[in-house]
Amino acid sequence: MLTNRQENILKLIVTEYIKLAKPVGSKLLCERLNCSSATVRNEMQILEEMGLLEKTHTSSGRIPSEAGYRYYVDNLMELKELNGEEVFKLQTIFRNTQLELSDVLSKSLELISDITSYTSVVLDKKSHDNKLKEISIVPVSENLVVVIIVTDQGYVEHKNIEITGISLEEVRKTVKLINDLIVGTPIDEVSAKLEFEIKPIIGKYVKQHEMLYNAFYDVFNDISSKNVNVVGKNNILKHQEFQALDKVEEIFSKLDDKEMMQSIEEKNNDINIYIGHENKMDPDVTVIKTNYKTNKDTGTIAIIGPKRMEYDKVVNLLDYIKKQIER
Amino acid sequence: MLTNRQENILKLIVTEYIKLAKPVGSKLLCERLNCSSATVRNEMQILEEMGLLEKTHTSSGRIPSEAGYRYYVDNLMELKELNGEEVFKLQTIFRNTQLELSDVLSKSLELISDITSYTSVVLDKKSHDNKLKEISIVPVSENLVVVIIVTDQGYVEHKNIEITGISLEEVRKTVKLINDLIVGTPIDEVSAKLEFEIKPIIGKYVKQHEMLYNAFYDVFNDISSKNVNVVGKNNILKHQEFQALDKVEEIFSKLDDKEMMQSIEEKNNDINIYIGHENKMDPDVTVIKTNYKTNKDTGTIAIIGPKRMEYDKVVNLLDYIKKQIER
DNA sequence: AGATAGCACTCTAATTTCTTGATTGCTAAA
DNA sequence: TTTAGCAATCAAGAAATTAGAGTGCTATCT
Repeated sequence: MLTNRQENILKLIVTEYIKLAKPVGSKLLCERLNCSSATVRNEMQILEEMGLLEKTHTSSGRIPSEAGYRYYVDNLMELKELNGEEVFKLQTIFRNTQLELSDVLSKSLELISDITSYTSVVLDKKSHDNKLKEISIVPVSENLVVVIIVTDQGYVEHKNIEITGISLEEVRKTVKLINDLIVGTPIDEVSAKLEFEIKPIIGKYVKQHEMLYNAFYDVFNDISSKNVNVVGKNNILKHQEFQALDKVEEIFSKLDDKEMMQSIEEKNNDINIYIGHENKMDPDVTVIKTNYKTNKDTGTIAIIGPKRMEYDKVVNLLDYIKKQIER
Repeated sequence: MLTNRQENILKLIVTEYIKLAKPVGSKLLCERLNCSSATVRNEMQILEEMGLLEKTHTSSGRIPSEAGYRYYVDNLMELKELNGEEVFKLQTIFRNTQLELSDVLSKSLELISDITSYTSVVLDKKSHDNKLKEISIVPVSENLVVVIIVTDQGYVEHKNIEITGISLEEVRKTVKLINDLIVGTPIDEVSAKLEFEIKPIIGKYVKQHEMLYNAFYDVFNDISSKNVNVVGKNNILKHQEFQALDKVEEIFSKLDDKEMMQSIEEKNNDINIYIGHENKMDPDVTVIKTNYKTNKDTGTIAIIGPKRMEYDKVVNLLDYIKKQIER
């Protein structure tokens, strides 16, 4: 258990280090607290033994360890009010009824990336509550048709299929079959239905049914897949912890890795903070994320920055955005 | 006019510098040519006076100036055969008939970015020869309809429009009107037709016609706009000329700037090389680009790298890709 | 007249040394 | 329990040193 003074010291070290990016020494601290530098040093030593602080070298000031950040975030952090100008800018995005949800999300996260100089990620999975509304085809030439599917929430996906060896009539039949049998099915379940209900039937009367089946399978697959949008990637370059080019490259390639990014999906509805090794992405970053859920959509929004991150601000912003989009 | 020996020296300096990234001195050169280092030095001095070579400091070896690269590219460069493995990998992409052109392009440029460690860009403008094939709507809920347009080349664009204050019937009428009046029109000309032929008519019998008109205008605008795809951005980090983080940031932000990237569009059918200040993007890069034209599509593919670029290889690859996609 | 050898000169880059100042840990006194 | 004081540590920067690569110039050679 930490004494009051120890908590004050830890809190000051975390906030000062976040602000100035330099190890915090006893001199600075004893100005803020009413005690001598020696006292502070003794306390710091105790905090270091507890694993909450670290030194960069024997005679340096202290920086927070991951456990130190964790203690700060869990017990000491105060959430301040959002800055009025920032709220205003965000409001103008949310008030714009012209925009689709995905645009609102990417625009607001762009803004947040600008404000904070961190990187943000939106991960949305459209299938959630979507049901197949309609599937239609448009023949555009001799052997090319466009297949278009629309969900009951207004999402659209399309694919061009080449129909060499298949008559347009056969395609139409298949589309009619799908429309008759599986319209109304949740997108997540369409693949299964397609395989077990449609495939056997079209197999009977369409010669090259494999090709046709695959095309439909693909387009349904596309719409139910997760969509990743990474915003403000270049902000990585702004932080002194990422000055080494190979570190930058490592993080960039992770940010570009769709699989990796999809794995940040968050089920939990709170604002969740994963500091350093607590996240799977990179031990040198902190990921703050939350799940959102609207009537149309569900997904995850995340902010990625150095461990030396403005936790209070980011938590606030994320919370604000989450609440705004959930209505 | 350069003597034979001068040309040999220039060529060696360019190729060696491209290979080793270090200023080339007289010692190395006199091993390759049969003459003493003093002779080489005299020649280098002449080449420097002509503006083809530069020094990084008074007693350094020489590096090519922009004019030096230009002379090399115009007069000295030899195009070697493509590496068999590379051709093979490219062929597997081109042979895959399942892929759409845009996928073929992005996949092959991904491969090229991997091979060369440069950054590639595809800029395609779908409208080129596309004509409006069909416009359709799918009502998905009380006051939301999805508008879908398809071109005769199989491109699809869609938009959700909210129809508060407009009846579904009115929307249908408008769609029918468009289908009757402007199907078959080249996409580039649709906007004009929409404004001068459709707008006046719907203005008469649809109350909130502005909203409707804008929605259609947007979706046509989207499909006729240029599409930019930047591949292998992280490769920028691999070159020693881009070690300074602020330089990296500058280039990254240019690569992210859609306007900037759209401006690299190339009309010319040759392989065009823009070295340093010759391109508008950044004085420290070279852009090699060409226009491509298929029966469906037209666009530009470009490779961006440091001025110290493997010109011969890139020109070859680009030429190969251009020829492949043009059939 | 063009090519070459030789030499003094220049400059980078790497290594070393020195200095400064911030900060610590420890001890003894308050 | 707190504080004052002091020796020890270390980073970071400045200055000095060295080694090596390369140049320009000049006198000589073919």
